[in-house]
Amino acid sequence: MKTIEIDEELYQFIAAQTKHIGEDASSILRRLLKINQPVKTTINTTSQANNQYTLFNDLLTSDTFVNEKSIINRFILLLGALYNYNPALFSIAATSLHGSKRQYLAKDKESLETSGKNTKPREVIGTPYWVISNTNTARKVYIIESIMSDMGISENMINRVIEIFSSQNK
Amino acid sequence: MKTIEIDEELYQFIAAQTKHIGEDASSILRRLLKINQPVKTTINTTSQANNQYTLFNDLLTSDTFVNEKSIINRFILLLGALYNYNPALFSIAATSLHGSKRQYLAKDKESLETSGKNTKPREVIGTPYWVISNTNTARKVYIIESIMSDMGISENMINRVIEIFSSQNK
DNA sequence: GACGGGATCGCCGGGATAATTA
DNA sequence: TCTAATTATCCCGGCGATCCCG
Repeated sequence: MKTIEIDEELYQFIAAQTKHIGEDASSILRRLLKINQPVKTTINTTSQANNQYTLFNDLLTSDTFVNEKSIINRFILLLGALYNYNPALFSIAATSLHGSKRQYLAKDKESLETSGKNTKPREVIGTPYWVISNTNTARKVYIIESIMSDMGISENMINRVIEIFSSQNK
Repeated sequence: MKTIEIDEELYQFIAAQTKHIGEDASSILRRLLKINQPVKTTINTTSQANNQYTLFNDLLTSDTFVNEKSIINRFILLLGALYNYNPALFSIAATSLHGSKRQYLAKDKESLETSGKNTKPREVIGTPYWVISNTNTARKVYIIESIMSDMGISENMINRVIEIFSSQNK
């Protein structure tokens, strides 16, 4: 369990959403944030695709992402979103991704540092992962592309993301 | 401030939505829960533009502003006007604005102080915000410019403001 | 932490490109 | 040897905050 601090008004707001006596904060928040709704096998592929679309569309059009002009920050933001979209799939994609010597993603800074000479690992915020950052833009795009593809994300979404990065050359 | 306990995964999810270094949990949650979201106005673009013009024109030609010869005071005056013009838009623009280490605007002095070594925060009067003041004029102009641009203020008005600051070199 | 403002200069991060390896 | 793939050096510009000046 983690502890977070919130202001009084927000606390009251959350408390007011209690569905049953003794419901804990995590449960209320999960319901309000609509996360971790058990995705049952009954869900058809269309709704899953819609969900995927909405999730990434939200990020790509968010103030955070749009206002962020640096390539690395967008890169890290996107990796964070990919992880949170599906940690298990992300994990599989991440571990199998590497260059000829360097490991691109790992759960600890050190293993990235020792896999190359000057990898400059960066923390992927909101995630247990670290990424290499000493690469050119082309490779950053390649990393995103590989992960998305390995996670089974639609071609359309992948192309859209690539487009955004490519069009960012100042 | 109230303290609540949430599980690890949920914590990571919330942390992943951080817009900028040092953003507090309340701010993230308020955004996610869409509390205090501005109500969309039906004002058409023409009248909005007129209104915008009048508001800023009034400030820029006011005695307070014109007679104020120090750059910081004008800087703060302008930020105050921007906030009061549209607090919701200002807030979005402010939270996504930062340098490589320092946060430029925040609702509390402390988070500005801890984001750099000697930021010299100043209160933006008539506003819940604080700004960094330990910057050169160019950066102050950049801050104003970014905020105005992110708030969707017209190019003309932005240029006019920049002009005023630039012509103030002694 | 107490003088305040902000120009100047030096550091550091970003990432293109040269170097190296496959 | 030539080319493609990958690494990581190193330059440039952005940013921070020291320090000088009023």
